[in-house]
Amino acid sequence: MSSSSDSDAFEAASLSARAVGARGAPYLDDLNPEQRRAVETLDGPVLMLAGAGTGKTKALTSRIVHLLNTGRARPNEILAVTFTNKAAREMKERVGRMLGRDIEGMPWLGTFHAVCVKLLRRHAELAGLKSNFTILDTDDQVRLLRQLVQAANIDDKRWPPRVLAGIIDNWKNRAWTPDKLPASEASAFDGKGPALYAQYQARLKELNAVDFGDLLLHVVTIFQTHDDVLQQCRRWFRYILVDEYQDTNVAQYLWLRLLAGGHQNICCVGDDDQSIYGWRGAEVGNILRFEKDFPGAHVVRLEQNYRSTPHILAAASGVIAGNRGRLGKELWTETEEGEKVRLIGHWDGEEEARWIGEEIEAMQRGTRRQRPFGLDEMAILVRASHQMRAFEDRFLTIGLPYRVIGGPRFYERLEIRDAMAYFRVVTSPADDLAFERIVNTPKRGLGDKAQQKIQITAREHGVPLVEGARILLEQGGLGGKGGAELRKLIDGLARWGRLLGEDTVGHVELAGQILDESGYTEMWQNDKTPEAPGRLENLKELVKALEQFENLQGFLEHVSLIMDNEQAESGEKVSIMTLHAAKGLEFPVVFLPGWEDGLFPSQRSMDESGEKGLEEERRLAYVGITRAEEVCTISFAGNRRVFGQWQSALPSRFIDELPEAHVEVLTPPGLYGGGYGAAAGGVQNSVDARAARADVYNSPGWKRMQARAGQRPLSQPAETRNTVIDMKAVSSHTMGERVFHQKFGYGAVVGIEGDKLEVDFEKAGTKKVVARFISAADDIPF
DNA sequence: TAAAGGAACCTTTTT
DNA sequence: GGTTCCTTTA
Repeated sequence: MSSSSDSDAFEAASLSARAVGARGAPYLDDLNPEQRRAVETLDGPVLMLAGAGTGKTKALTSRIVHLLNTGRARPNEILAVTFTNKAAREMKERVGRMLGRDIEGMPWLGTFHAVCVKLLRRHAELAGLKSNFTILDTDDQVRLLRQLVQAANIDDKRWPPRVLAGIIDNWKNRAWTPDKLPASEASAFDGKGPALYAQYQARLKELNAVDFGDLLLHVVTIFQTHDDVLQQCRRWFRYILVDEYQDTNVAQYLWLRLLAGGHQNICCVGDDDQSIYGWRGAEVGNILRFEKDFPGAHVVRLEQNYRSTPHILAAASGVIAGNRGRLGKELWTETEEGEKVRLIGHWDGEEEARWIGEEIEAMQRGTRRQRPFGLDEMAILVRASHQMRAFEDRFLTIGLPYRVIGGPRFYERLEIRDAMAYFRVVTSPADDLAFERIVNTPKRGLGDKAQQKIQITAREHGVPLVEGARILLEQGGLGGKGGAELRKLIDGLARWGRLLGEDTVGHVELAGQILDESGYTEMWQNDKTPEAPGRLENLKELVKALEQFENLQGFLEHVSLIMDNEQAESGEKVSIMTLHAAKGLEFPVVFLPGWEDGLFPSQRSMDESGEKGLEEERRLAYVGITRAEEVCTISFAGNRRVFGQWQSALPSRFIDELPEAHVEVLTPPGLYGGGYGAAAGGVQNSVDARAARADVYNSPGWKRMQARAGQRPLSQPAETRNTVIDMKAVSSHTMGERVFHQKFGYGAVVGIEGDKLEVDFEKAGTKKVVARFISAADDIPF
């Protein structure tokens, strides 16, 4: 973009010029005809069906710029919602770049949740809240539910609060408030679900708190019950843009329909083939139904792919073609042919990691067929996060720099959550959940009994826990060391609260003070475990992060919404992430390991959602393949360690669905792994397995048929396989067998239930024990 | 009440 | 194999 046109755009937007039109708008010339249509169709509903890599973000941002440029809308009149903070940030940056300036003036560009928080703060009282409500994360949510479950005398072993949290989440995704729960849900959670849900909502109100689902649901309810608010919002948001529309759930869908109800200026972008969030309530139906929901909608299909080579595209299309009920798109590209998708099988997960490590190093140097690639041009995309460890282990040993994206998040770490709880109690003393978390951290000699006393006192007086604790101390109800420590804590909280109000101490300093004076910092300084130094580092980082905020409250809100790691880690590194996390990203080189039935497609997904689940898994495969620009390598392993146990698996059924013409089957170059575990058949295996690998592809479905016939799936030598299984096999015990247990000593097996044994011990009596902890009596060396 | 050890659970995917 | 929760023990 030339500098003169930049300033044109700037002028146009900032002076809110009436009709600059398309003149002097180079961003329009940059678009292909379909993209251009999507950008220029400003009135009425528009559905932009954008396949992978077709320039969807470009079209979306151009549309925003166009709205501003033509004077159709001012920055604050555009509502643009995304699902992730990353997407929102990227859009902001791109719009800013196109306009040639910051877009401070787009307050309504953000995630669904962030936008809803803003709206809800404004109208909190309509939802029975105060505008300074706190946002609970999953952890708080579960703890609160645990209290309710226990209070209702329900066995929280059989009915875990975590499960209830999931159920309630689901209800909220469907926009079911307690009074709108359909009868079909009455039996949920042992029939107590609906009642507990109502109690939970009531308790949240008492705590002046909301959970994630509430953010949307409260706003939807307000819209439905207060027409004036709805009308006002419709006037505010003259144009609505929605990213990743295929991922919207019912609540979000209602929210959008309500807002677009007047002017119908809504533009939804999405790709039904990339709908991968069904498990958290996304409804592909929303996008499939768009034309019915918004009559007269313009539908634009973006089908020219600018990302991947034809082979990669064809492979992806081949897989996704197995799904039914698609809107249907035909992706095409003008890029040069490139390499076929590469397929390779391995003996086990470790060998797979080893091979990929070596392959990455080779590609870094460059090969006969390919240019050299930088490490940050390469990514490994896995189905489930536990697969990452094999790669981390391997890369650490060979010293290959990597970065895990979407791993354990900064704000979810123990020490960070503790520190945050301190801040929360100081800023809102009614936050009982936060108080419970810190009352005995560090150890203050306030165990269960002392905490119960506080609870009882608080309940008697109908006050929050902090206040209850204060009263308890006044009454002299808690003496000794615990009492003194509690006094110190309560006094401290009062003091910090005053400092917060007085504004004499900066909030950054205050935060440091809270952590030091409460003894929290000291606790970690005295901790001898290896993690302690890291945790102290994190605390420092946390306090530093505060500098970017006006005050503690602002910071707390930021954290509750931005749960992702934003560290812009620099340096050349290979990326490792889940397929879900990879959506929206692209890499020249992509590795897709772990394509085995049960792992991918995930068994659980298929068990729980059947054909629907399988289709979502297939879309996940499609997302994975289409992340690759130049080289895409799919791999599977015949054996994998799961929970420390070896398990063998069959190659994924998706491998059979790859169109043969676009796939090249690799054979590993000779003998790695030889010399390693040769006794377990290392060498022989790799020879044998190699033959099979080629075979795998020659006759799709072969392995599964073999397997169904009860034969070995992957051409491992039968003996080897049996050895592996036998060695690791657990429950090979027989009734009456004499066995030994580390703790209970000798006994006889009197019952067998799966992997659990009932053993009559000579000294300890009859007990049920997991077979893993049992060995045959004569195995014990003396 | 806190520390230590054992048993059971676990692995989808996340705003 | 790793984590968390629960029991036992000091």
